[in-house]
Amino acid sequence: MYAVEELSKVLKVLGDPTRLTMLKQMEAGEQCACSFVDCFDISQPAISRHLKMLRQAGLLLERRDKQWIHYRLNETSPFYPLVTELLANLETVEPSCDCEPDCTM
Amino acid sequence: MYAVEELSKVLKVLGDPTRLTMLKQMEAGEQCACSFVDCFDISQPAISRHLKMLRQAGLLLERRDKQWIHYRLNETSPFYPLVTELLANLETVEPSCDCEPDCTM
DNA sequence: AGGTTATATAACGAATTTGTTATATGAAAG
DNA sequence: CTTTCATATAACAAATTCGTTATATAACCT
Repeated sequence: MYAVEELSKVLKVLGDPTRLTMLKQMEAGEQCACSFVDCFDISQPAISRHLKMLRQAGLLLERRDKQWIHYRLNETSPFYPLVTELLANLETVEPSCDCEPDCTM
Repeated sequence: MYAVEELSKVLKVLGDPTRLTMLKQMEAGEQCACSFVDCFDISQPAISRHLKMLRQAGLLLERRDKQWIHYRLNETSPFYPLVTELLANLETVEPSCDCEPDCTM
């Protein structure tokens, strides 16, 4: 059972098309931050802030590998079941620009 | 399957503690707008605007009975299954002020 | 008609969001 | 050690949100 304040905070974070698309891409597995920068038509700092919001909501975990940071869904979040169900009911997003499933570097 | 733009819009509307609490109260059945005014510590116009946002997102239906307007969850909304599941996982809110389950008038 | 009650809209301000550009940090590579 | 690449933070502007008070509308009651 979720408390109103907590659930509404998470839903607010989820209620943005960019962040929702990011999560959808992480549904398939880990994503390098740089791949998001390639995928979206917004600046790198904007991507960075979206990721920060998802992290602060406890929805993401990060793994540093050399200079790259890989993000993945936090399966231990109390909201993980909610997130996965939402993503399962979310259409796959067609990326407008060329973007790799993960940075190959 | 939901499209990203549509789902994110609905989640954004859901991502507010007042609106989430309103929906939770409507889980039990129809609610008169005036009962929300009694339940929350915000002004009547603020309540009215929250209801409008929920209505515009297609989540509510209204029924006019004399001077009162009763709101209920829109079971025909494509997002109804999502809403009901969220509400089922949402703790019942303890109303701070005296508020009836529905206006008895 | 005139008053009361329920709800909606308008106008406004403070706070938040979301983007931008510029700059900082951290690790890798020459 | 300087440059380069990946990411984060700071500072700022435009748009949106969410509250307020004042006013409008709609229905009901004498």
